[in-house]
Parts: sequence; C-alpha cells; structure tokens
Amino acid sequence: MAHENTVKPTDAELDILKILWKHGPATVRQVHEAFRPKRRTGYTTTLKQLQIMTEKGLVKRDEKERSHVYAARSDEGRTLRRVTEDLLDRVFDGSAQKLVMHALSAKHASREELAQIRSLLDKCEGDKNHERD
Amino acid sequence: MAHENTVKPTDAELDILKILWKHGPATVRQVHEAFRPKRRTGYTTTLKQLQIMTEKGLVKRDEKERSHVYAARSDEGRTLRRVTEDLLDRVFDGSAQKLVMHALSAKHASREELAQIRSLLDKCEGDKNHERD
DNA sequence: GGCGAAGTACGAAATTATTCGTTGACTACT
DNA sequence: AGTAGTCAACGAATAATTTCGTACTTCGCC
Repeated sequence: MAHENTVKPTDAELDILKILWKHGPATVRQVHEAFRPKRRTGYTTTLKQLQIMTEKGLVKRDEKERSHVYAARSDEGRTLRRVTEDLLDRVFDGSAQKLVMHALSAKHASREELAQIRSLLDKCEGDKNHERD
Repeated sequence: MAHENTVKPTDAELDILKILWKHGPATVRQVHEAFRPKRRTGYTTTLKQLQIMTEKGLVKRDEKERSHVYAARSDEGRTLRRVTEDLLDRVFDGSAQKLVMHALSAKHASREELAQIRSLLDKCEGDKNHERD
C-alpha cells in the first residue's frame, strides 16, 4: 500500500532515510545508534518511526531474521529532488534562480564547488540545445 | 518578546510573510483576501495566525486603528536565506552544490535564468578574490 | 525449566500546527 | 435607542508528528 513516490517525508523521516541511504539496509538498533549524536530519543521511538515509515511505504522491511532489517524504498535522488521542488514551489514561486541565489548567500561555496556548479550549468544548456523542435 | 531572528516560520506562516512582503503592511482582512486563491480557510483562522505570529515576533502589529495593521518584522532576504540554510544543513549536509544540482533537476531553468545564475557565480568568485590575506 | 538481554507490537501521551466557533466590543446608519 | 456589520480575543477541536511506556515473544545460557 501507500505510494512512496508521492509522500513527502517529515523531518524525522528524512533523517532516517539519510542514514539508510548512507549505511545501506540496517536494523533498528543500527539506525538508532547512528542517531545518537543528533537525537537523544529512546530506542522504541526509532522503532516506531520505522514502523510508521513502513506503513507509509518509505522503507521496506525484511522480517526473515528476528531483528528486522529496514531498507530505504525511495530513491535518494528522486526524494531529494522532490524535497527541493517543494521548497522551490512553496517559497520561491518556482524560480530556481532565486533558490540558487539564496543558497549561495547562505553558504559561501568553495572555488571548487563553484566550478562544479558551472559545469552543471553547461550541462543544462547542452540539454536545452537538444530541445529544438 | 521572542527572537524573530532565530524562529523558523512554519508553512502557513511563510505564506503570510510572503503576502506581507509583497503587499506591505496590511490588515487581517487584506491578508485574508490575498489568501483566498490558495487557502479556503475562514477569516478567524488568518486572524489567529497573525496573532500567533505577533507573539512569536514574526510580525508587528499597529493597533492605532480599530483594524489592526500587521507588518512583517523579519527581513525577506534574511528569512529566505535562513529557510534555505535550514534545508541545506538538514538535507544536503551543507553542500550548496548538491542543493543547486537538485534544484536544477527539479525545475529546468530557462536560458535567461541560467545566464543569471552564471553571473551570480561570477559575483561569488569576485568576492572570493577579495578574500586574500 | 528459569533468567536476562534484545526484540517487536501497540496504544497512548506529549508536542506542535492549523482551524474554527463564540463572545463581546465598537461603528455606522437609521 | 436599535440593529446589522466588522473586528479582536480567546478557548477549544482537529490533525499531524514525535515520543515513550508496557506487554508479549524469542533467544542464549546457566
């Protein structure tokens, strides 16, 4: 059930997804340990969170072992894109330029990052050139 | 009271702030009318929202007239920067490059926008050149 | 077989955000 | 003075999210 592709993860859910993306499939305990530094919540909180996320279709659960193993079900790239898209629409009236502007003013990127962003732009323009009709 | 500079506005609050930034100081009725298209909530909802925002320090209230006039208290640029910064830290580990990447993939910018982003980058590099020590 | 450690399930409290109903005050017009 | 309209205040219902306590199960070990 539940359409993992249309659900927008909450803050806590996103934290967990990030752990799963980085770490790969993990038990509740492993996720919870990875949480330690950031949150100081109890074990059952993490468990419950993962159970809810399973219902929502955000993660899938392997119950073969006694300690269930959870894995992100949503693709990282697509999910982050959706989160970004949400901010874009909700805050910046859909203008990528405004968002980029504020992103750069919020965190001053290094020279290397700026260069990488430039090549992203090159790639975008390249794509545009293919859009001839 | 309340430190308007550290409070992160909620979704509904941001909607209202956007109206106030665009429109300038406004009465509850005016804000509510501006809302119409987007939300179909009652008048008192908007009123309550503005009252809460006053407590939080997000807006200030002029009570001289019977119809109180509300104005954004937080600077638009700074607030949007903070919202962006939050996403940046919470989701993209502080990497502006990642955010820009996903922003561009979420919404394909027009050629003009891409050009404008380029000149933003130029400006950033220019600033970097001033950072010599 | 009994015990403790580690696990899941589940309900419910606590928190936060959003929405609305009602009341009482002031205004304008008759 | 009476009435209809507009408004602020306030408390409370609703909803969504996050957190935790408790009960029951399973495993390994003595």
